[in-house]
Amino acid sequence: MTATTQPLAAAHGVGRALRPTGKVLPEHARAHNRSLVLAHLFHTGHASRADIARSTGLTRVTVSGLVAELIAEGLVEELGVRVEGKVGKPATLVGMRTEAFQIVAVDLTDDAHLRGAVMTLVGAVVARRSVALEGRTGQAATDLLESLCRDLLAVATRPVIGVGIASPGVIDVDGTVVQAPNRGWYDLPLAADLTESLGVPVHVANDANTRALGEFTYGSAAGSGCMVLTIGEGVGAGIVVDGALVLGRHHAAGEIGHVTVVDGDARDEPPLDCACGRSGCLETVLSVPALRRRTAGLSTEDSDAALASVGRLLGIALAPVVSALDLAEVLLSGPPELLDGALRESALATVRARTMPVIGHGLALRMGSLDEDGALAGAAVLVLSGQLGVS
Amino acid sequence: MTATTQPLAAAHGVGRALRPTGKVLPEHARAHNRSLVLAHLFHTGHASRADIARSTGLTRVTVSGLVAELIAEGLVEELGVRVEGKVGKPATLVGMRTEAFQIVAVDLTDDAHLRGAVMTLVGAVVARRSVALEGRTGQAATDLLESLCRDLLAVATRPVIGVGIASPGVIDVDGTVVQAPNRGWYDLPLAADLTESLGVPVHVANDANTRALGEFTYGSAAGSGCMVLTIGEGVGAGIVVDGALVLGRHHAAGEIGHVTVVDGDARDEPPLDCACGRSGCLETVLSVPALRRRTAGLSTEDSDAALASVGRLLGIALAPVVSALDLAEVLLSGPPELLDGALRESALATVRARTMPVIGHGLALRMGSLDEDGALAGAAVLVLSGQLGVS
DNA sequence: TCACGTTTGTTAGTAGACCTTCCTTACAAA
DNA sequence: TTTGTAAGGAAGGTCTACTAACAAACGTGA
Repeated sequence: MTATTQPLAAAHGVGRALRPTGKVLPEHARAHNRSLVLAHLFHTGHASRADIARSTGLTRVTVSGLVAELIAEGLVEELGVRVEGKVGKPATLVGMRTEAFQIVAVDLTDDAHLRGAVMTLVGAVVARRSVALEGRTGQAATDLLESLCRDLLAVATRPVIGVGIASPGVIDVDGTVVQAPNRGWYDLPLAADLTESLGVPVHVANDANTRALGEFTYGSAAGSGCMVLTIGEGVGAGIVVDGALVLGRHHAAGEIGHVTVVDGDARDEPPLDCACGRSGCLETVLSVPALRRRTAGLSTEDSDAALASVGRLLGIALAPVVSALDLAEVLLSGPPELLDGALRESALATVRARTMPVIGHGLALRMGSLDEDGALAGAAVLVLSGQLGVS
Repeated sequence: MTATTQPLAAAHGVGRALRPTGKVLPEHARAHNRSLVLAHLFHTGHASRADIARSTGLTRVTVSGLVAELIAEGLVEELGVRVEGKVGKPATLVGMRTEAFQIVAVDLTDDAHLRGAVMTLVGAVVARRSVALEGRTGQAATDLLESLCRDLLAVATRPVIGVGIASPGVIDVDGTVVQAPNRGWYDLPLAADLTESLGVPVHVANDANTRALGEFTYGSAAGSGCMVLTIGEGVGAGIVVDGALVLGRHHAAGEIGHVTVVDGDARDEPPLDCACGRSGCLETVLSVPALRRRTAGLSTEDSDAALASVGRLLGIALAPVVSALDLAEVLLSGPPELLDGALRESALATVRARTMPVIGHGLALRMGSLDEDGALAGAAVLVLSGQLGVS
């Protein structure tokens, strides 16, 4: 038993805030509760004011007030009386007017084309437009993107509540593109610039993160912890942990494509050079071009063996991440003929073999439930979340 | 250019909430702002009401009200007039009464002893107590813990605002021990039970997570993303991402000790059997006993080589995690004579070699700045955070 | 058939929280 | 002594959500 009086830090001025916090005003509380009501209607489809009151914990009076405000803005409408015969006064249902507004979403994942769509608030595609990039970068690429957005805004048949853009590269929370080498964008405040020029709120986020958002909101991703691995020209990931997207120190979280997975001293295969200047990166074996090269001309059996060996490498890289974050799911997004077979099974078996049973046993590793529109859907979620607080 | 009308989900009832949200009342806003004021005083040491108003964004009137409330509760006191001569009425400084209250912290990391301390609000140890566990588990261990807490509460010279406990095992957000095999605890509502029997608020969290909190608040950990790797009998980790502790699906995040790092086909060393029933786990090479066995009787040179080879294995396991989360720092907590040398340098070099330059280059991998009291300090932070909203 | 209980949604009044505006106090500089 | 600046507090207003009470609408059971 000893007693010391040495403090762990000076008597004053210790530490720093765990989470950047700001003041909260009553009006912020109201905005939060308003989003709560709207989100409930978004997720359940329709409900009575009393239903909403019960599930949010607010009183019927407060909910009535919020619903009235939402109806006045045109976001919500009364749907008539509930038909189910129960005792008491029948409820008048209200629902979100998901067809009354539209969202413009753009996916910049592809190096050759800008793909965009007009969507309803529930993610249904109303119209599509795409333009060839034809090698444009920098300002020329920005101009082309802006004109695509204008086209889409013109095609929309309802008021557009915002534009969502999924872009490759490192993008901060304000929608500034810190760097996107393939587009020649560096420190470009894309969201702010387009919001200014288009006159509509614009939200921009990384394409892998966006895809994770899309899977999460419209797909089947688990909220308690999941990772969406996007496999295309490159390999990227978006990670949702404890219900929130992981951003990282440089907003570069999920950049898992350039982790070394093939060592120089490996017996079975030599490391391949990577575009990043190093060699043996995950991208050199798992990207779609790499997988196609690897399986080209092989018999089904040999092809499966090749895919399984890539799956094993993926599993080795995933195991520490899955363990450290206690993830519930890993979703793969990309060509199913390459991914959804020997590769996926081998990766899952590898992760299970290399992690604690409690972690690996319940883990799901499967294909994402959205197709190539995943990034578009996620871009729409950016707008829903940013403009309406719904997600 | 095509147009489809197929929705990504049914017109109603899509998705689920991104983050579990609840209603926010004006009184919650006040509690938040109160914590904001207190946290400012905790971090800066002392300030005038006007200073606080400027840095929080609240008005002087509101801050005065909150400060008056805090003074009435005895948490804050006036410190006299600021001496620096500037124009205008001199400011009366206020500060948190960090010596007026105490915290009881207990560290259950050790398998043989329960270690506890009475601490001030800034983490200075006022008194220590420890008791030998002597093999007790289950209810006997709980009883011993409770009596240690009572001893510490009796030793405290000031009112105790709460008890913080750092325990090994899987622990949920309510302080229920889901499982802690070494203590024989399963589904034990430890925080609730002790709060009831001691009559003081009790907070319980995993010891690795707690240590991360301690490093974060009193130490030098980076808030934007860091991982504190605790190396003792076993290997565990606490991870702070985007300013919040990662919990994971089963509240088992950070359980990185049982990731396989030694393969069966490795040329240089065979995988060792692990207590978890598998083999080749990180813990079989990185735990303190394993490191001591490995370096016992070796010359300095050979010992460094052995430690470097373990560091390389650690680096291989860390690289995917660092990349996926874009971590700024990895801190090691454990015996410096084993960790802070060839092992650390080799691990850092390995991580840098196996990740993108933008990720690995700025990464710091160093020893935690707190010693063996790290878990105690973190337990104190649990109380500060839970009772006062300060962290 | 009809009183009764149940449920819904609204109106009225209350309490809390913050803001803006204005005032007093206190000091330094001219 | 005058002037300008800054701190702190008091008064009044706005916003938010709550409780209490009530009317409307419906099923149920005597």
